[in-house]
Amino acid sequence: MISNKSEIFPAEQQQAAVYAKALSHPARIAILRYLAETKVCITGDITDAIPLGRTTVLQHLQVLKESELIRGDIDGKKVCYCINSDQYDEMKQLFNELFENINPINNCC
Amino acid sequence: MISNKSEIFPAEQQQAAVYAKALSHPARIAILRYLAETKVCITGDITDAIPLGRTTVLQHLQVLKESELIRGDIDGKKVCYCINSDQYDEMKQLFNELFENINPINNCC
DNA sequence: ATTTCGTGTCGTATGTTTACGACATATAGA
DNA sequence: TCTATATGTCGTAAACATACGACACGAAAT
Repeated sequence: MISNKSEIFPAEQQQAAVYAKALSHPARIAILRYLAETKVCITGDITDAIPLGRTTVLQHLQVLKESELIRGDIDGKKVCYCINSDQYDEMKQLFNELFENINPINNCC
Repeated sequence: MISNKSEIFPAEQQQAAVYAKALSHPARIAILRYLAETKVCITGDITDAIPLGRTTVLQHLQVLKESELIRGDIDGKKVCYCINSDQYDEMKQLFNELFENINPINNCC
């Protein structure tokens, strides 16, 4: 299967899925909110704000980094995580487009 | 860990994560788009519209059903899948709130 | 120079997701 | 009734996610 039909999925859907995946864990949403709230770009003691172990938080940060929704700039001993607003805006726009394109009519059967 | 800190995550974040997870695979986005486009509530030969095996598509439909974004009503031999617009609107609103709450300032370090 | 603190990496256990084939059931039509 | 079609369930393999402890590294402070 998987390749004898219409190939794979449109890039726009793939990208939307990537962003959705980034948001698909409460910890990651919490991290984004935390980064948005703490105006000062705060180090990895995000851990203290999130009810999870340090390694796990780091892992979630990694996932967010992969989706490019956040950046982590080294600053001496500490690391400065923050939301990548360009990418973040792109995500918002993508979702808005998606939501516009998917307009259900409640005529189910 | 996981319970000696601030307990778990707020319900609103949990629910956002549930919806995000539902959207976190291109096939599921494709299914939603397909259901929105084919105004008539069409049976499970959604399979023909999606480049995946029947069982896999069914599985994705199950996931979407669990998030309550879609419904599947039996109609004789066929089954009528369609978007649950109430839930869908709720999701849109939740995401909008989330996006409003997360307002990044580009002052990274 | 040594210690400490903040980071990150590795390994690992457990669970979930994704993908699919094979089997089961049930409705509608020949 | 028998058959075809549409659906759903089961089992399973491979990959990925989640959670965390233990270790390593490097900058800063002592």
